[in-house]
Amino acid sequence: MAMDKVKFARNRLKCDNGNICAVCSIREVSICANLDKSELSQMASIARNQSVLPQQTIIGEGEVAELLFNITSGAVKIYKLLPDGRRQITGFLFKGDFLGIAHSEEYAYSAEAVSNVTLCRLPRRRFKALLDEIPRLEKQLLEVVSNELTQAQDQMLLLGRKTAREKVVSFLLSLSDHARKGGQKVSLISLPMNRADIADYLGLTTETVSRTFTNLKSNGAIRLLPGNMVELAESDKLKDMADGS
Amino acid sequence: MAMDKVKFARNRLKCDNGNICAVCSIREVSICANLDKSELSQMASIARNQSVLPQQTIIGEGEVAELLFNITSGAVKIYKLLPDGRRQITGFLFKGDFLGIAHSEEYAYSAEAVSNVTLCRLPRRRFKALLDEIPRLEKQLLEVVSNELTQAQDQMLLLGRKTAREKVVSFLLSLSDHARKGGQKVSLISLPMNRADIADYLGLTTETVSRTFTNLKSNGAIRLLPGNMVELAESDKLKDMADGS
DNA sequence: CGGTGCATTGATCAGAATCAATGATCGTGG
DNA sequence: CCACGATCATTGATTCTGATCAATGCACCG
Repeated sequence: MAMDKVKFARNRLKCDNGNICAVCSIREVSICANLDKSELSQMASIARNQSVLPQQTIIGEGEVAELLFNITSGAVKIYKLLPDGRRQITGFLFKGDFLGIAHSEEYAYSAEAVSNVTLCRLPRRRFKALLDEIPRLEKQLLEVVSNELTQAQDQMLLLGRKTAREKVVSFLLSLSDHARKGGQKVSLISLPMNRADIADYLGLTTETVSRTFTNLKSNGAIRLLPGNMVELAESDKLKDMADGS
Repeated sequence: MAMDKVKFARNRLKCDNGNICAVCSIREVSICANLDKSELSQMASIARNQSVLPQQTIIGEGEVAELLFNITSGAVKIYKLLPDGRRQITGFLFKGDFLGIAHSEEYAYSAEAVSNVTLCRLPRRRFKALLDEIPRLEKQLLEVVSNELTQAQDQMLLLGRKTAREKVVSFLLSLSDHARKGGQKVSLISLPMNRADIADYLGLTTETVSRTFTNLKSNGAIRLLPGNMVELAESDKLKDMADGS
C-alpha cells in the first residue's frame, strides 16, 4: 500500500541518494528536463534535499557562492539592498526555478523563503563540473538564464515606465500566467507574499499597493478573497490595464 | 606599406572571409575570446561585417530573430516600448557586446545605433549549430548572458529604488567603470547618447536629467565639457552619492 | 544668417511617498 | 473557546519628488 512505498523511498534516501532525481516531481519543468537516466543519476549523486521555513534566508548577497538550488516547492524572493536598507526584489521564484547562478564567485543577490520551501541543493563546483560532462545540461542552463534575462527586461520596463496601477495589474497577470503554465486556474491566484514584498518588487510602497488593490476591487477588476487569494476579472480588460492601452 | 596592407585585407574580405575573426580587434573582449584558430575560422565562415549609421534600427522587437550581432565599434541602445510610446532603454551596448540573443523565435527588444556602429553579423541558425560543435562557445555565451542578468538586476534596483540624483550618478559611474575596463581614463567619459536616451534608460524625463546634471555641476561633482564629454570628480564621493550612503 | 534639433531653465501640477491612525487577521495562551 | 497581542493591511491627511507644460538658450550646418 501507499504508506509502505513512501517509507521505502525515505529509507532509500537516507542510505542511498540514487533515485531522488528520477522520482522528482518538478523535473520536467526544471533544469533537469530532457536529461536521460544516466545523466539524472549523475545529478542525483550531487543533489540533496532541504527544507526552509518562511522568512529564512537561503543565500546572502556577497557570500561565497558555494551552493546552487533548484526549488522543488514553495515560493522564494530574491532581492538586492542599498546601504540604507532600501530593497528591490528582483524576482519571485517558484517550483522548478533555479537559484544562485553567479558568474562571479559571490552571490549577486540575497534569497529568502516566502512560504515553506523545499529545495534541491547542489554544490556549485561539482555542478560546474557536471556542465562539462553533460552538454545538454549546459544548454538547459543557457535557456533558463536567457529566459530570466527576458523577464528582467520586462521588469525594467515596468519599473521605469509604468504607473502604480499598471504595475500592480502586470504583477497579477504574471502570476496568473505562471498559474496557467502550471495547469492551474488562471482567474484565481494566490499571493503568498505580503504587501511589503509586492511593493519592493514593483518599486512602490505598501500603502500604494494597498490603495491600488482597493481601487481595482471597486472597479470590479479583482476580488480579494480569504487566504491571500485574488480572483481576476476577464483578463482581456486587465491586459489592457497592464500597459495603458 | 600600411596602405597596401589595408587594401589587401579588403580584397581578401571580398572574395574570402577566412580571417576576419583572426584579425578582429575586439575578439578577446567578445564572445569569441578563448577560441582556437580552427574555431575562429568556423566563426569567420558564418560572420559578415556590417556598418550602421546613427539612429538606424538594427533589430525590432517581435521580428523573427534571424540574425545575431557582435558589436565591433560604436554604441547601441536596446529598448522596449509600451503601446502608447513610452520607452524603456534596457541597456547600452558597446564594442564586444552581443546583441540579439533570444530564447524564443522573436527578438524580445528593439536595437538602434546611437553612434556610427560596426557589427559582426551572424545567422542565428548557423550560430546555434556552431554552439553544438564548439562547447567553449556555449560556455562563453552562458557567461555573457549571466553577466547581463546581473547587470539587469542592478538596473532593477536603480529603477525601483534610487532617486533621480542617485540614478544619474550611478549611470555616470557605470560608464566610467566601462571605460576603465577598456583601459581608458576613468575621470573623463563620453556620452554618445542624448538626454532623451539617458532619461529612458534611467526612468526619468529629459528635463529631470538635465536639471540633475546642472545640480551636480554646481556641486562640483562633474564638469560638462564640449563634445559630449563629462569630467567626474573623485569617484569615492560619487560612489557614495550613487547609493545614498 | 537663419533654421533645426537638442539642452536648459522656469512655473505649475500630479502621482506616489510619507506620516499617522485605525482596522482586520491570525496565532497563542489562559 | 475566547481574549489578547502581534503583525499585517487599509485608509486618511499631507508632503514632496519628479512630471508636465512652456519658453528660452545654444550649437551645429547648410
